[in-house]
Amino acid sequence: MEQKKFYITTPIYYPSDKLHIGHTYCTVATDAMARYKRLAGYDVMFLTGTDEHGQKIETKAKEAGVTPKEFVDKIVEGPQGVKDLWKLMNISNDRFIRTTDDYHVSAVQKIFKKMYDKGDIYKGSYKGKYCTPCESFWTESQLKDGCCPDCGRPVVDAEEEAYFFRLSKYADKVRDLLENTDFLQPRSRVNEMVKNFIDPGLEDLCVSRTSFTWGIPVDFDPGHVVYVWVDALFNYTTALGFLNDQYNDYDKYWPADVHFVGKEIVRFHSIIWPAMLMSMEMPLPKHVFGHGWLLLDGGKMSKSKGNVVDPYILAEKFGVDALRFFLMRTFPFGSDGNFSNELLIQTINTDLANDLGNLLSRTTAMVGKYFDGQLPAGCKACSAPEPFDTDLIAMASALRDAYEAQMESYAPHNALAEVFKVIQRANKYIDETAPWALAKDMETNGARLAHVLYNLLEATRICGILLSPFMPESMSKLFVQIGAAADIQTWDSAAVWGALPETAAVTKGENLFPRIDMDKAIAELEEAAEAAKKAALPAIEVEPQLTEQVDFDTFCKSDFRAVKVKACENVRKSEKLLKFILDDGTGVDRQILSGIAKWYKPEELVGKTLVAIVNLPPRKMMGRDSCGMLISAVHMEKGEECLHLLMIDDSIPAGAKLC
RNA sequence: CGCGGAGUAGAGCAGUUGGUAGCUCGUCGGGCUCAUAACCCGGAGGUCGCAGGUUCAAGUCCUGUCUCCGCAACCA
Repeated sequence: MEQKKFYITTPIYYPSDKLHIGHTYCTVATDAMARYKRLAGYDVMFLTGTDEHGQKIETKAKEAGVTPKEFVDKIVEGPQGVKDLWKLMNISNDRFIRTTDDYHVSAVQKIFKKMYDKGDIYKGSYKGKYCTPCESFWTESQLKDGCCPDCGRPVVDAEEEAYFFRLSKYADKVRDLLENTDFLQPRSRVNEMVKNFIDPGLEDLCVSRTSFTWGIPVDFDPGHVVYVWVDALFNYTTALGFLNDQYNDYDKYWPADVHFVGKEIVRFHSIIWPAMLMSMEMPLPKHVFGHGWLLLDGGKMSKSKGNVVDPYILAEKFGVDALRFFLMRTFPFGSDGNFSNELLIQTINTDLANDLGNLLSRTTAMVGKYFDGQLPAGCKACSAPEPFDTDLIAMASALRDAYEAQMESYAPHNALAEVFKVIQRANKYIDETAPWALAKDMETNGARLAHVLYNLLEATRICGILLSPFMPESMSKLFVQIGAAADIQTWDSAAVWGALPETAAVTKGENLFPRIDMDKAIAELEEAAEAAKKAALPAIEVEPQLTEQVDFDTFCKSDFRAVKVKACENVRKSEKLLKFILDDGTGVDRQILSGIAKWYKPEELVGKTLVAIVNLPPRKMMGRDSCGMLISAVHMEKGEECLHLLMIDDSIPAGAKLC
């Protein structure tokens, strides 16, 4: 009989920065699923990789003074890079694709050409706002105050030649796929996609760029590079050998059984990806699963907030398996979860140390103490089982199927909950049977005691098998301690009560999961995080000086005046704005709104003498007129923006001109 | 009315197809001593955001409303 196939992927990550705990979460989930499927007898292909093209990487490389390829090489292959992280996390991917790999590049060119020949990609023009100095196109909605979001300078209407993919042509088929099949999971994501993107009408997608060069060239039209998502999505097929000779597994594994992706890229995987596959007349993946995010303090993790959690620190401190377990056990896979160090430690202590670790510890200790590490033959049988014997055995025997059902519906958190119900049952069983009491009269109760301990070992073995996709290293240690050989660590044997040999050699080893001192660990983590943050950021940063010169007349047109603050208050419903009533020497109050509430309390500014430019045209902010602008000094300190209003000598009268 | 999600015990969270509201931590009391001061049992603590509606029955379905959070072309 042919072995069942299972092809699973993570997204390919964008190596513009070090990866964080969120990426780790997704990859660990994929790994656990892949290991589970292997355990269950599938021929598994598990793919992960990196998506290395695009403007952002080009820009970052430029800043770092290296080529884009050198830049990504360092992040992907370098110390503490992507590959290092997956190695550390014990990720069992079968393949790793980089979109800069030659075979992928040429395959994407062929794909692009094929869709072009078919007429699904056509040449058109892309209209947008263009920032000349930055050489960047922006959409209307990306603009900041009508200017370039990067440099703040004005933009102009512009048009450039570009290729478009006929996404609109496939809108109905994609809608049907989303609404009437279980292609996209969890179901709640379907509504979001349909309402947001399909209902308003799918527009053709711009799939080439001319504004930068770090991408896969369109080989029949120099100057154009392929849009990163076209490049990126097809990785799932090129890594199998689609349109290339590097590999030969396309026929064997495609279509994928499931793509695990973060919720922010569900759109690309559930709309653009199937549409392009339809165009290519290729089979669609069976499922796309959009998992949730790990949030920090209720908000998203982001580099700009500086609240990114480093998986290296956690893995080193608490152990790889503990971290893997925590991620899978704590958060419902389809929805967002609040990450915190306290929760991590609590989960480790409760589940791993107190329940599982302690169960193993007390069981093996008793086998050692009462039977010198080996139970007598015949201990499996019991002539007069108590209700709690049968209860434990029934639960452990049914566990594999319950677990399987949860894993099959991509609910690893529930699968783990099932396992821990049995572990808790086993701990209770020890209480009910009180082996230490039985041990007081071995003559009478020796056989009963041996049976009780055998049942505990068996329950532990079954749990160990089912936990092994999540904690491979620790579970192999567990198997050694209970004397379970490889042939009874299998999926089949997880459904067989009594597979463990009666006289298996049991040894009490090191504690699998030491308890963690919460307060101490938290303090250390905070210290480490502080240090890392400080080390990474420059102490003081200031804007580079402009090289462009301004002529004297133009400069003189700016009318700077000393002004005195008569009143200052927060603007209601605004987090940033302060409203100033100023004496500018004219006798008429001047109102200026300034976005500096983060740095100043209104009351501390009253009476101060400041500098303002007074001949700017009035501007509406939150429905009020702001007539002019207060002048401040700004700089960055340890990555944080700092602002100081220019305060001048109070003896200077209101209205004095600055020149 | 841009779209979506969330509001359940002191904290953090579960609650598929409507049928006695659960888990972890904390707290109070008890048991046990094999074990990683861990384990086991029990108690207290919730008008399931608010207001209506459907139903024999609603945290669960419908309507309205308030608050919080994400997203709005590329951060898992």
